[in-house]
Amino acid sequence: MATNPLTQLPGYLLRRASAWTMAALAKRLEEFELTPTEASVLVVIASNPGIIQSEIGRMLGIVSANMTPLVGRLEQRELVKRLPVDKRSFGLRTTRRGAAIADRAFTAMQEQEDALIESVPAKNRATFLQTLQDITSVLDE
Amino acid sequence: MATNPLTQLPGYLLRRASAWTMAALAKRLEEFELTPTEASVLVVIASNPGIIQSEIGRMLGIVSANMTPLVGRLEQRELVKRLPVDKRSFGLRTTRRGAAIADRAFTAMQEQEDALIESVPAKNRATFLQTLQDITSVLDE
DNA sequence: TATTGTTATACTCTATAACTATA
DNA sequence: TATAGTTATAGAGTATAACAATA
Repeated sequence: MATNPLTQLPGYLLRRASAWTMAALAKRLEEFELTPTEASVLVVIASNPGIIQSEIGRMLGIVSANMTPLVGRLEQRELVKRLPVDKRSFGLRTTRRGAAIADRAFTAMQEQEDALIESVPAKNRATFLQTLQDITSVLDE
Repeated sequence: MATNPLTQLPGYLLRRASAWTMAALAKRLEEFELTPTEASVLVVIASNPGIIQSEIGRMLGIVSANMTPLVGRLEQRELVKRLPVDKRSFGLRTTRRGAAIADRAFTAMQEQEDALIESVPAKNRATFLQTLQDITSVLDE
């Protein structure tokens, strides 16, 4: 019987768990014609009206070169509008439609989280979330 | 101050933690000219001599269409050889060089794991690993 | 000088469809 | 019929380099 020596490595398990979650989330978001990355940007804009592109990038770990076309698509679909804050940057806000979709997308994300956490014993869930927060909070050093 | 509403979602945190780990691992593996995926396949072959391509794919969650060029590269670099087991499949084995590199790559992976787990309080580490195993073990239903 | 945003480009990983050949 | 492997192709995410304009 073949064995997988990688199943003892948390980094590998992280990758598999993440890949599965993202694939499942992508399916849930098809309804809104949003990829997981697009949805995350939209949700951040919705809860931070006036935020500029570069700050979203820092928050979500997206380099600025990739923010441009991403925000461009959201703007073109009239989910987001850009209001100049000075001569080199724009504050981003959701449109009415964008806000409604951000809300529904966030709900879809939460439902996906529930599906993920289902296989974790209830007593370990809080610790698991805390551990993930511990790990991710030191990533941008 | 801008806030990130996604930091309460384990799936999002999983994605960030995974992305960071994979980027760091990719850097560590540059020395061997292996991507994380290539390294994982090589390590699985090293510890399962004679395993066939489709079984590796099932084990690691790689569809067969992507296994072909991946194994092809390993074979071309003479890290792996293919021995026919019947007329439609090959058993894969590492060469002497492949085995040595698999060993060093696996060590690099373990070192990366140590770096990842460093920010997790010692008392939570075993539970974290167990939780990840709980999650990943039910993915292929 | 540092920051914001942009264009161009490339690589890795992943996925599906369509196919041949074999079990 | 199901399985093993292949080819072709596409999309999503990420990364770097080079640049213009502004703070």
